[in-house]
Amino acid sequence: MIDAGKLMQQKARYGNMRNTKVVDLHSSKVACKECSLHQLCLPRSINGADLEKLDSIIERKKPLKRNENLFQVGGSFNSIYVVRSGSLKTYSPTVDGQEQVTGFHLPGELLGLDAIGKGKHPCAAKALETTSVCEVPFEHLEGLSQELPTLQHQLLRLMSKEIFDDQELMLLLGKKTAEARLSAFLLSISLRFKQRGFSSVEFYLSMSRNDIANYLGLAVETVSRMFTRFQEDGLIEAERKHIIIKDRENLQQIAGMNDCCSESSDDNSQLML
Amino acid sequence: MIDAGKLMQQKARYGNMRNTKVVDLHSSKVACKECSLHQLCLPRSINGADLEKLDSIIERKKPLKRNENLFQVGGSFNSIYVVRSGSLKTYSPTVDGQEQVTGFHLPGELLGLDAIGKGKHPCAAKALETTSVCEVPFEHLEGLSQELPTLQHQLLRLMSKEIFDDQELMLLLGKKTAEARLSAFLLSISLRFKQRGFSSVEFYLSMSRNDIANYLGLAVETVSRMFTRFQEDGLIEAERKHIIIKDRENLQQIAGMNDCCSESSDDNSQLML
DNA sequence: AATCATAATTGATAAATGTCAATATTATAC
DNA sequence: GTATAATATTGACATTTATCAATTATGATT
Repeated sequence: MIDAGKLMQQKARYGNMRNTKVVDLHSSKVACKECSLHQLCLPRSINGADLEKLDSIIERKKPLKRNENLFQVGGSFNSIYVVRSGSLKTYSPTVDGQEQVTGFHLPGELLGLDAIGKGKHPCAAKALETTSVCEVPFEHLEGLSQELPTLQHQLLRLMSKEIFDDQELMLLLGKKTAEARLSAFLLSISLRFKQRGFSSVEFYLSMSRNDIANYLGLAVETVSRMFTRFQEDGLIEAERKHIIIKDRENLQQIAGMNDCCSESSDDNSQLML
Repeated sequence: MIDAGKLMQQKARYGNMRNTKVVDLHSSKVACKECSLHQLCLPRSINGADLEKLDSIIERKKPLKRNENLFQVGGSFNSIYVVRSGSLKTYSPTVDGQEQVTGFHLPGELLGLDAIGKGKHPCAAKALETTSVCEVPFEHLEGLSQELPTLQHQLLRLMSKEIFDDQELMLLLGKKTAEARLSAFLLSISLRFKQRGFSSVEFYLSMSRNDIANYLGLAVETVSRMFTRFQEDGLIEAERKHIIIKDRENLQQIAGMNDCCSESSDDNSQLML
């Protein structure tokens, strides 16, 4: 409809509604304490000196282009990554040559935690758009955690949260209908945008319908039909990747969620570094 | 068929085949270093003195009876638990009053890692049979990890493994047919028994068909039919909970697994404490 | 701007699995 | 041991979602 697609996307991604926050995440030299993800990202209790230590071990890589891989399946595990801007998907190959999308990662979220156990990445990570990340060498992080109890605690918390989230997704995949899955997905994205200071009502999805379907364990056609139905029912407006949540309450009803994706959700400082 | 059901169960559980190992896990006073799970459980690199420290923070609780809860949903998180003998299921309530089984836990496996993040248990744990566990107060464990880098590392590895395993299950739930799910489930149990020194060919399932179905995101009837079909096809013999794997290769084929549940699987020291 | 490739939508049909109902088996309690 | 409840199996049928095929829309390249 509106033609200035790219502009709109940028605006949406960086907040074109209330809660707007001006950020410059693409600059790759920002120190932790100046990073706009700071407040989400750092345990409050880490003080100035410790913060600098943390800062010193982090490497900022040059931005990835769309479809570039951050790491490949089987690649040796050396670092954890934090998304600074943009977004990525993680996916693993399946026996029959397909791929299984295992997650989407927005600014402030971590990648690589599943690789610690075996020392190799069980999944690959690919940028869905221009994306920049912080690289945190794991050995250094472990060493620093040894010195800083708060950091160790935060690290354990984050991994625990990941386990918890995965279990929610298992529930979704195991027990929910197609419409409940898509509804829960949209609400989850909405909440995560909100937590980053962007609009939870209107946003752009960076992933394709295919990726969404794959992630939710559905056929693309089913996802497409559900998008159509949700619009007919006045739950959302969707024009391609541009989504507006019109009736959050009903979406929650359909998703059959306890409350985990409600706007007024809990503490959620799910990020670090 | 054979009437001495309980005896058989005991024999199977504690190993009635080659690989037999004599264990006495029900005794609740065994020190870590004398525990038969020791080799599976401890990082090799923890030495005698450290081992005693570890030992000193562990509490051994009196055994749970079948259907007793180890913890409840929403209960405050204080400890991680390690199964010493028996088995448990973890499950969470869903909105519609159902329950969702999120995992089964055999000797040497951990419970409670998903609660660290929020400080409350997101799921409940119930004994499937007479079961004893070690309780590891989390604060102490964190403190000790601060002193012992190896322990911290092991802890992170374990949590990472849990994340990895959950992702495998997500794949199962999202992309696999009913027969692939059941097949993968049986192979997983088989492998875990093997890792504990029990037979991977013949074993008793401690969970009901209902629990299995719930866990795999299927209807009980479907699971039952699959059991029947697997027997018709000569893949397994199943008399109620007594299972014999007859044709592992075909099961693996059906499960469509890369190799993660093959008998000759990797390092896997997935346990601790 | 035109062309090509990719992604998304829509419809028709088929397959897989869930639901309901009946029966059989096993476990539990008295 | 017998009665009762819980669990498991089997069959008939309904529903959901996948698959296949065709069409439309979008984005990228020249």
